[in-house]
Amino acid sequence: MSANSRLTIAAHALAWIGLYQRQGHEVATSEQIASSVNTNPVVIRRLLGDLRRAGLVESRRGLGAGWTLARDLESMTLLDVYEAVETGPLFALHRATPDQGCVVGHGIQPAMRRIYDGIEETLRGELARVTLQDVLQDVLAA
Amino acid sequence: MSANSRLTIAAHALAWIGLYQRQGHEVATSEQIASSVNTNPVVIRRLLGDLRRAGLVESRRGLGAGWTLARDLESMTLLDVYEAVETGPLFALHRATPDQGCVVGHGIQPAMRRIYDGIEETLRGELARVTLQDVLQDVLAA
DNA sequence: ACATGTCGCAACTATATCTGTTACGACAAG
DNA sequence: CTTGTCGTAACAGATATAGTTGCGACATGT
Repeated sequence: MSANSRLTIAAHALAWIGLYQRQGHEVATSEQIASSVNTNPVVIRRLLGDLRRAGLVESRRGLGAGWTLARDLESMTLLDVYEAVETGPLFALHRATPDQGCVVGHGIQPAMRRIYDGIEETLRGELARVTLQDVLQDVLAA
Repeated sequence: MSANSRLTIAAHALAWIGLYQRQGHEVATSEQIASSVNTNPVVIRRLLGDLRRAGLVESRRGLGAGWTLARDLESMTLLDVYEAVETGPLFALHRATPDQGCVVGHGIQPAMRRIYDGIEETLRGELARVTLQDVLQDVLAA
């Protein structure tokens, strides 16, 4: 399938900031995080911008600027991150509207939507069970 | 996020063939299915080709050719269809390898892989609970 | 034999999304 | 006023999906 790495990168960035702050540093720069992720700082800034809008991180500007966590890693779940960085449903319906004159074409979209909604709810439950603190612990255990 | 409609279209096609056969017809053509889905017959043939490789449908060639179900709709689940038409994991890891010299960069991939594997297992369980017969019933109820 | 209708498949184009890159203004601290 | 970093726009590149055309393969019926 198609898979994007936004959730992965966001979790990486949050874990990195969290660890960096525990080591006594005040702010983390997108440059530093990008170096660990192995990508361009702008990619990180865009992603952290989504997380800021969701209230997970804060940013400072000016000299000595950078990023800080807005909450403890314990209080953030992968669901919070997922909702901040992912848009739209997991499974898409038809790109073009099916033939409404056909029984199947007419009923298939509401039927699949119902099924998908249920599945996504389960997915959310799973994501909500994992905190970013769990992620960091798992990272450090290796 | 990115979402593809392959699972939706495949379910649509299977439900259509199933209903058509219950109405006494022997084979369904990609042309007929494409008309209900509102797409090109080649798109349907490609998708049904995946389902054939998975043993869910059969195709006949020559005059009076077309598609038939290889099993009852009751015995097919969305998981069967999902595995037939989707490739790769739901969530991707980093596109470029993270900095292995960084503690987080080194440990993040196995950690996320473990988490994602667990979540995908749950997803599979959900998909396995829905049969194509359930889908068709839901379609006809509307 | 041959005409017919459909699949099988290759090749190409189109579209959408995500990722990477460059550039530059905004901003706050010193 | 110099400095370092964010904020954001604009564009290029990569990948996946979807749509289209064309044609050979194939089996059926005549």
